[in-house]
Amino acid sequence: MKPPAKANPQAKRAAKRAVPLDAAAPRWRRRAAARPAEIIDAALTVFSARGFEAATLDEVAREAGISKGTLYLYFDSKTALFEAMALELMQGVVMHRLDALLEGEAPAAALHKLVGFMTHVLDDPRRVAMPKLIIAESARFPQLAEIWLKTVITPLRGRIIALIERGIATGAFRKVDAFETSKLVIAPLLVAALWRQTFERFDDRPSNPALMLREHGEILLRGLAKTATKE
Amino acid sequence: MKPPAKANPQAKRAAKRAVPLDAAAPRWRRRAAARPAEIIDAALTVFSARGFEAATLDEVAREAGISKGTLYLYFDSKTALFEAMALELMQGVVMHRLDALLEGEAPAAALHKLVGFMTHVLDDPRRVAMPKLIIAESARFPQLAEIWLKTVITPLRGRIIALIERGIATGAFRKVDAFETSKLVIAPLLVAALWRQTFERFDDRPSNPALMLREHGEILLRGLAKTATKE
Amino acid sequence: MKPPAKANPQAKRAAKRAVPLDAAAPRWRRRAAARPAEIIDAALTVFSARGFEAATLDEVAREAGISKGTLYLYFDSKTALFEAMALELMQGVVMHRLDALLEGEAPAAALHKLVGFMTHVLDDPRRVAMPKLIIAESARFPQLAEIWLKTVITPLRGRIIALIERGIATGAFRKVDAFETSKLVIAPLLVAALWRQTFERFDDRPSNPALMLREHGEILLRGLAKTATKE
Amino acid sequence: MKPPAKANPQAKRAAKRAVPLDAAAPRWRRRAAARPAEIIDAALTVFSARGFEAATLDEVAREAGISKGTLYLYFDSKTALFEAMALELMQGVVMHRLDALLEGEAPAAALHKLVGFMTHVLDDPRRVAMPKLIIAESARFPQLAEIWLKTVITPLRGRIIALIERGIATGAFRKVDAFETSKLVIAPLLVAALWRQTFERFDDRPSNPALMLREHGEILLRGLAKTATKE
DNA sequence: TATGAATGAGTCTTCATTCAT
DNA sequence: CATGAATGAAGACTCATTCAT
Repeated sequence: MKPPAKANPQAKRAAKRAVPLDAAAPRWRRRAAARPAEIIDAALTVFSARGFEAATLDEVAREAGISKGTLYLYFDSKTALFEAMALELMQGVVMHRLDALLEGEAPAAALHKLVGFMTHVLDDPRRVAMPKLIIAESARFPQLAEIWLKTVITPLRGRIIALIERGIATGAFRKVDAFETSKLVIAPLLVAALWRQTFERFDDRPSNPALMLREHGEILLRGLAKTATKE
Repeated sequence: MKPPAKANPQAKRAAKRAVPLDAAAPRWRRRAAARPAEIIDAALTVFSARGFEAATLDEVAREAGISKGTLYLYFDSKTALFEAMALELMQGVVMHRLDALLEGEAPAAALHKLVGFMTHVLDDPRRVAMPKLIIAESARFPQLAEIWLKTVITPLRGRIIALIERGIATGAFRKVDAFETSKLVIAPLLVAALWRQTFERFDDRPSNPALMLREHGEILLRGLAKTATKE
Repeated sequence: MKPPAKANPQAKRAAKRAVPLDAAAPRWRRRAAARPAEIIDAALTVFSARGFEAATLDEVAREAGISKGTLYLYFDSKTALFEAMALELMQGVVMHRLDALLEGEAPAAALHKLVGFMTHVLDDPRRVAMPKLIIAESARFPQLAEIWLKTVITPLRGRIIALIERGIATGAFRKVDAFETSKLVIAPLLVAALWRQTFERFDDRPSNPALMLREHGEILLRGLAKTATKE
Repeated sequence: MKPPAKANPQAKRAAKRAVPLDAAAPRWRRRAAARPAEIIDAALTVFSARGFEAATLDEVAREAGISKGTLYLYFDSKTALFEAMALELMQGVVMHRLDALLEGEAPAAALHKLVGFMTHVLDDPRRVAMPKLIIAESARFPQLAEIWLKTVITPLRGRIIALIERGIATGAFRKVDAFETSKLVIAPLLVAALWRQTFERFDDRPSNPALMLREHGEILLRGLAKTATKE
């Protein structure tokens, strides 16, 4: 995937005005200028609603409150804008907090906390939008699926696998295929995110993802528990 | 959603099966009878691979081995073709077989059989393609999501809810929210279908949906069992 | 203008069946087979209603109750059909009857009869359709305008000019430019034909072409009369 | 019929007229202000020559010296362009001048002046083009016929009817049907306009519309006069 | 002779991208 | 930096014409 293109052309300008003091300015505050972020917001809105092909840059520009030509000052092409937007969205997903959360917990308790953590994820509309976007555009942007897999799914799954294997090792969990089971842990989260974007409005009963995830945690814990081994 | 204009369905099929006596009779009249199905096959291939917008009718025609104009003899528009294709795909999903399968089974056994049934669904490439198509095109074709919900998801979910409630009533299952839990039963099936189409090829470990579903069934049964599932 | 193309392919057939007796059959009954005439009727209907470009052969075929392919058994192309139809329509316009009508009449009486004759022309829907068709398609079929001018307008105008000049010579009419005046004689007929096809339906008062032409004749006669010469 | 989307009318016109001082100022901003009018001019040329259906936007664009896409910046569709063009052409027809001309004249003199006025109309090539366009496209654009009838024909006819009735009332004219006669007054004008566009070039004698209309006026006046028009 | 399925050239229309101002 | 007019390549759709049956 190409880098976000010339996404910060204002950088040079800033440098011109910059007094030495700025040298120490926080590095992480890249693209401080509001424009690119505004455009990316608009892009998320439009691309999510229409899909990549059906979205028009006219609409993105209108949504961002700028002219179509201005888009090209910040992004090389429609494709570059989409990629920048998608990458931007994936940035936020950090494992650190999760690691801190699970640190030192017993497997069962950790699993429980993990499922609780998922509920929060569903509250962030930008993060909820990702799965649908990635799935819908996987034909044209396979890199997105790949990057998301590598940066989001695999690390998360890694933690879950480790957790399950630790549980098996400590005798808390019965013997299961940790790899496949890890996907079962995540599946309801994915489905909840997709459901909300696609089917929710047509369903006669409103869904209650928090309750669903609570049931999920409960079933998981009981389903994995060693004691339950029959036969 | 208008049905496709299937021109003279299969008027000449009989001639095709006819005994040698017919040898002197006119051979078969073009491919007219088979055409709509061939086109829908091609459409599924192309729409699945590219999405509705990015797919071109040129490509569909090439895939079907016909000219662009011929498409319009059978379908009124690109949209009509897509809809016809999607509806065609949903036709096959029948609940009868499932009902027969679950008939008279105890809740736990029925749940087990149901999960086993899911494994078969994943073997039908046309059925596997549906979720992704519906999710990807839900912005442009919300009817698809609605129809799929009403004709596939809701009936299936209904069976599961009934099954869970029966289990609770008979004391086999502990008290859970049957509605939310029913979604948990289905979630891994959906995720497996989407996974195969989107992420599978990038994953370093091949997935094993059959094994996953087996674990799913096991966890579900144990997770729902009333006591700590001893017997 | 190309000849009506192979507009009578059935002719040969007929010849085959024909007994010598037929040799004496009326010559003028060309294209006795019904098909071409039916097609031309349909063509007139559709071309008149839609114009040459907007008319589709599908519609002509449907109107004629035959298949599109059959059209090509009788006419080489859409263009050929249109031309054949237009020529066919012009055939009917014969001056003989008019000449017989005016024979031996005094100029004033002849002019009066001529205007009365125009009223009849307006009763033939096929003849009324011609001016509009010719005018509308004059860009694509300038030959039509030319042929119509030569076979219909010029002869008619010639009679009128002769009539006027005779009137002037005999002292019945005052001295006018016979050529330009001849057009004034015809103008109301043309306008009446066009009016009926184009504006009639939007007008709040129904038009009364017969009355109009009667007034026309009266004004003409009085307007041309010698006695009226003032100064 | 939506009006054309005339983009920023003539914002920069002022700059164009500016004195040399402006020489260093930005030259003029494209042709934006003039564009719609240029396009309509080109459209008139092409639509008149070919008719609506046969005209291609490629040709209109070429005629206007712009690209095909640019057309769509100013007009929503081929249809919209045609309608805008036709409406534009009808704008110019004002009755005011005619009313001023006829004001206070005796019926006979007014009629004479009116016929003289018609001669001027024939000098405006854009106005001459209208009848043919309207007649040729009346099938696809019946509104044009309706609008033309209401905004051009009916008002004009109204004046003529009033004039004739006044003449009858004052004893200058004999008793005629004013409604039908009014059409006789206009007919030669219409025919002259149509003639020039359709038949003129094939006629062996050039037509002389001015002379024709003069004869028309003379015949009309004499034909309507009460007595045998002696004075 | 008659059919109608098939074709593909031709048109309208959209929209990402460029560039003069 | 910002604009928005202009472009032209690409795609959906139509329809005259052909041809196997």
